[in-house]
Amino acid sequence: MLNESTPRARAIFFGTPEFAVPCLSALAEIAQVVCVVTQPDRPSGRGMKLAAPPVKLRAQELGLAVIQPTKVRTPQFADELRALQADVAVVVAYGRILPAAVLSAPRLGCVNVHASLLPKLRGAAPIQWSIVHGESQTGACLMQMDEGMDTGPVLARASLPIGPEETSSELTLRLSALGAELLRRELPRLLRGELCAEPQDAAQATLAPVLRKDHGQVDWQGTATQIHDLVRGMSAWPGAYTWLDGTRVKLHAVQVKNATERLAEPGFILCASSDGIEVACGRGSVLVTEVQLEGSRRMAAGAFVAGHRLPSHARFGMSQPA
RNA sequence: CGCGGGGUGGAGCAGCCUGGUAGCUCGUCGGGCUCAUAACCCGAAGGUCGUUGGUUCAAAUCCAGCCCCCGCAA
Repeated sequence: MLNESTPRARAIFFGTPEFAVPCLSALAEIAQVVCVVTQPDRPSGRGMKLAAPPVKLRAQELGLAVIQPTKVRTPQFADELRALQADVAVVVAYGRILPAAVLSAPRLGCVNVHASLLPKLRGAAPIQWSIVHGESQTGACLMQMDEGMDTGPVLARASLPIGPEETSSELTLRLSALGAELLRRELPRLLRGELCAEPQDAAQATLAPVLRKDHGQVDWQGTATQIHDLVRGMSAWPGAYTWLDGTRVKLHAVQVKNATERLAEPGFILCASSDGIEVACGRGSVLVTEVQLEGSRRMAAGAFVAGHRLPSHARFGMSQPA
């Protein structure tokens, strides 16, 4: 498997979440990973216990050196990376913008695996936004990094259809695998100098900004399809939510029930049965099939209906009551 | 010690504050109805009230510990 005629390339890996783990595994097969850079352990979860990033755990399994700098814009950090005499660095969902001094530290610079078909959906959350925007296709790119946010020239790409009912959680898994596959196939070619970088057409660029909690709030004025896309796209974090009688309700799964007709004031509950809760949208209606109340576990909407009698005037709210 | 909610027939909930007969909706099973379709009516089966201990004549209910689930926050 190893090519004896060429020594193994020396590589640095930057990455943090679960999404990046398959790429780390792939890189470890291709090259000698001389250092893994990941975000510091942070308090997280209930109880605020310190948790290690998934990439760190995988790196430790592989017996790789791990560093977790708190700042990447320091001369010391760039010096440290240069001292590693790496051929290339692979960056996958690291979570920080890297300065020029870091990008130029490896001989061939830094390459990034990005989960969109660039120049579309530059930014931190391309997978989620691809679904929220109702796209039917997405993919992964291997890109030569520059100082901009996902603006570097593209070295290789692979595409993937998005299923009509697919959620971000599901698509993330598939793109994570696709990205690793792309890296495994194309990085050796890059190291041999066989890839040429194709500049992005900036005029075609769109943005996929980092998600905030309130991106998950359902706007019932939207069409049934838009709401369905939002619920799929915001899964599993931050989750789509709405308000009912002063409490927050997460919507884990909805179906488009009616795509076109204006049935009632947006947010009104048209029908609540063991099948779920049908809600009027700006255009059409959705059938909510899985919900979760504050402090409660997620449950089928039919179960929710059995235990919470909804008054006939019940409606989902557009915003938190005062 | 970040803040908070919860564990009650198969599912979802009420009851707990103010201790004393196990309640509601759904489901299941049997029967009726076909007028009301987010259909309806009658009947039945099914519960060590998470767990251990304490208080009490009496604990789902009050007190303490433990286990488990979840929301917020990050």
